[in-house]
Amino acid sequence: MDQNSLPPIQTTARDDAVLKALVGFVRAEALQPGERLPTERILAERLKVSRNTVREALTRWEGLGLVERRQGSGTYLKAAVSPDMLHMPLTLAGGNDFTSLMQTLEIRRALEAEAAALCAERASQADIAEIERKLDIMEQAFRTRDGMSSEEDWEFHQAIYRVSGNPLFEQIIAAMHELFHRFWEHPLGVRDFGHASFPYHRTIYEFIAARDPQGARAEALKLIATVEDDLKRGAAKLKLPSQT
Amino acid sequence: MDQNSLPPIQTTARDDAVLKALVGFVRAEALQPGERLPTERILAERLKVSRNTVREALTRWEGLGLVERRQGSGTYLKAAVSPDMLHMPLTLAGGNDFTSLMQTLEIRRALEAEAAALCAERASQADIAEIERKLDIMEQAFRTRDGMSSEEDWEFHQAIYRVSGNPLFEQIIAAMHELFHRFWEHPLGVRDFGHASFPYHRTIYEFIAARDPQGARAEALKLIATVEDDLKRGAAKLKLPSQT
DNA sequence: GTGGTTCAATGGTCCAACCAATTTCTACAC
DNA sequence: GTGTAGAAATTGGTTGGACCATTGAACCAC
Repeated sequence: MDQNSLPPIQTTARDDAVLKALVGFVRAEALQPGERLPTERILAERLKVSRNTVREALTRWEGLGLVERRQGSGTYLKAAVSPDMLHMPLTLAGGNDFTSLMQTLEIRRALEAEAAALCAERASQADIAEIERKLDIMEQAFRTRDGMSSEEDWEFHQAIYRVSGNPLFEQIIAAMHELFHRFWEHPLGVRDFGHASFPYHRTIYEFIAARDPQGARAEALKLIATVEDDLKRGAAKLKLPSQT
Repeated sequence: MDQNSLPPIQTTARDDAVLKALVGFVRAEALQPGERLPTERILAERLKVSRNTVREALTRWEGLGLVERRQGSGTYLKAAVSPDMLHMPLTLAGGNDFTSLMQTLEIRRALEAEAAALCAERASQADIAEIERKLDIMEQAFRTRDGMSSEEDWEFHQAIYRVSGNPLFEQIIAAMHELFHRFWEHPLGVRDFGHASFPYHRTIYEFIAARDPQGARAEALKLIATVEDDLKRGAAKLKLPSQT
């Protein structure tokens, strides 16, 4: 017998019901990321549940990054929602040492290369134009400030992930990116970090524009290699412990 | 100016503080997964916060899968915790359709190839022997039951991830794996699923044993390609909707 | 304009009670 | 003694109401 044919009954699931109703509301109102949800008090009143229950539900969504709460202001949608979303919370036993940073780079190397290749395969003309726009902005910032800018650099990469057509790339790499920068900026603070990676942004773009997946993949690998080199040199200079 | 030099100050962070204290408690008491945490009322009293605040904190942990709450029984630890955990909530819009499964496979393709290559680089003789042992078990199961066995197959792959020296591979791929199988077994239930991937397990092993990263990478890609083919055929056969 | 002040709205926290599921204890039948 | 049904205690789930802290807009003095 298929045990799925007899699922356990749900006698109470108040906050789940709240979230379900909220999904319906967001879709009915066609709320976009950035827009504000109804206040907790209004939700509680409309759904006939206590405000605490509403808060527990919103806490769950906040934990999933679907929503952002700002005291005194309101609760804002952060991402698109759909009835059959699938949540996959992943907790990594972190560590702020050299080894951990290298490990995030190994993951990023694999994903970055694949995303660049898929992007080259699937990019439309409009996509290519958008990526070029982000590239120009990044290069402009580089020349103005004579150095890599995390912000514009990240925007460029995100554009590639989006064009790859697979949102998981952006989500996973964003987590790696956050972990990486949390420990890079402050403890190391190497001034010319990322400088060597600069030229590869344009070459990646060119292979994408040429619809050459293998070329784009190769350039992405070169880019990550320069970051790995920077990290190794920075670690050596600062005698970063190699183990926590 | 480096905008990171003026981070926003944190005036209140009650539930974060609760979770931090809880991490400390778990480590101090050396709690193992499966053991019970103090009751919400006791936590509220000891930490001098209201039970609501404790509940918000626990709700967050529950959403991350770190903890399980059972009404009338208690709150139980589900996974190891550490002070510097990184949380990566992945949200896949679209749930159980063909597109989502293909997206998990794209991620897995990138990571599987990289892990196999790193494994071939770094494997010691003992590691190789361990992988071969897992391979033998898997092949034995295959012959006995005349078909792929998820269990033994997964063990083989996990051995490779571990030898790669980067625990992130196992954690991320495990999340993909779980998602994939949750929807594979039941709605599709193709009997000979994975059959085509069988021979590549041994070839991957052989390249690893030969310390040939590029060869191992290539074989891993072939293996994933067979799974993608299976998925496409299964989806076509069952007319699985390609979009929600 | 510029910089304060006030004030309403909103999320954050607290309390005290009660509900619902679970576990434990207890009394009773045998 | 043993087993079982029922009562009691424990624990997470929910409620309603209150107050605090932050935000943002409107307003005011200069």
